Amino acid sequence: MAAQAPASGFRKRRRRMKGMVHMARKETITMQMILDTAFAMTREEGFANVTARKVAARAGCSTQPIFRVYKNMDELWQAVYEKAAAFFGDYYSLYPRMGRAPFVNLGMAYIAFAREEEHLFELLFVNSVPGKKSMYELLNGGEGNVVYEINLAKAAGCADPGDLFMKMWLFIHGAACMTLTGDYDLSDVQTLELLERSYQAFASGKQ
Amino acid sequence: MAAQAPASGFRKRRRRMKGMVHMARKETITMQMILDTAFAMTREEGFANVTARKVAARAGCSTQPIFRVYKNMDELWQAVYEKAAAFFGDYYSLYPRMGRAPFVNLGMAYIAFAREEEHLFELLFVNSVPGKKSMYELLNGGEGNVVYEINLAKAAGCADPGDLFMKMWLFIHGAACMTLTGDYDLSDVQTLELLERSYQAFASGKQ
DNA sequence: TCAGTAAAATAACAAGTGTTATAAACTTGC
DNA sequence: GCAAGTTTATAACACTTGTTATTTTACTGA
Repeated sequence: MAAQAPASGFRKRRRRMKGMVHMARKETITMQMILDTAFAMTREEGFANVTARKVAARAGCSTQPIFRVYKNMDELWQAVYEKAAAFFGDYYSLYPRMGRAPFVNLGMAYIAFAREEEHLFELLFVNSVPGKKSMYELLNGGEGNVVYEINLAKAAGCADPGDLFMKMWLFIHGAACMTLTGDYDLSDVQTLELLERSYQAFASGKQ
Repeated sequence: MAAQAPASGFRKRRRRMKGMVHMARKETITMQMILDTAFAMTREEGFANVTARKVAARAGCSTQPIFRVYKNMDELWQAVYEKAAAFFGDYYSLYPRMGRAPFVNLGMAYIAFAREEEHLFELLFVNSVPGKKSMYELLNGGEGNVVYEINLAKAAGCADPGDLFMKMWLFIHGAACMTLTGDYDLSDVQTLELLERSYQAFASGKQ
């Protein structure tokens, strides 16, 4: 029978092979389900609440399936972080473009993200988790968002677009962080005007 | 003898009174020692590491003295928070005045505090602890620091000093927060120049 | 039907948390 | 020295954490 050990002896012990006598039982709780659950919990309750038992309870299973698909919780947390980073990328690419000045659209999306997804924002841009990506890397998001905006500023005649980006971003990041602590609470319209005017102020100043 | 129960019966049971027969044993671990230890740990390792057993270990005692002088850990944490707020007030009042434009001195001290006392900054200005003071309250520090700076701007001919303060502070808070995540790393001299120029940009723009 | 296997549930372990009961050690006034 | 009271240390309780050993359940191919 096919289940017998083959004549050649290269097979490691218990190696799974095609055509074995008995096939695996269908998995009911997939890696995707675990990750989605943990990510949803991060969004709603924050990263610190993503514990093995709480994820299991919300997924409607025991903790065992988690450790079947992830080696340990660190691996799951890392996966949640990656998913959050990708989520921000999607959020930005879908955010309506309201501003005309460089960095303003990116900034509007960033501040709105902080308001609407405070726990994800905290995870990505405030806390210091191991394996953290830099802010620049997260903003660029594989599509060169920052590079695009900097080129926009260059095309608009800005002599030092990198310096301008830094100034704009200090401003924008400050607003986003204050949103979390309740110290900033302007509407999108007010924020848009603020950013546009700040750009003008920074761009027209001496370099 | 004075230890006898007084004729009047208002005394609650076990009420401590002056002139009792036996006086208390001298306390060896004081509330001040516990608080100082917990505060030092917050500075060095962060608020999350202030646990009963760790404080006790560092103070060289068991956990019992902590719960003699504080009802529970929440009370100690609250006291640490208050001490941190006072510490920032002292830090600001002792910080050398480098800038001339309004809000610049306050901002320089704020950014330096974020760099030098990252865990205290996190506790005071980033995290959302229960009983948190507002940023404005912390900055004012009982001495009207913000009010003073706003008057400075008003005296300098600024039409809307409140708006100017908001803009400057978004900028400053952004720099301080990015310091924690490693996304901002300019020297004091560079920061001073940045703040002075930003003030000029904001102040000369249209209101 | 029935092995055989994989997946899941249960239960446990070892650490760590706040908190408290108990007992020992210490100070103090007589 | 002694009795009384305070302070401290020890140990324990109840809970939560990550992780793993063990048992049970469910599926699959023959």
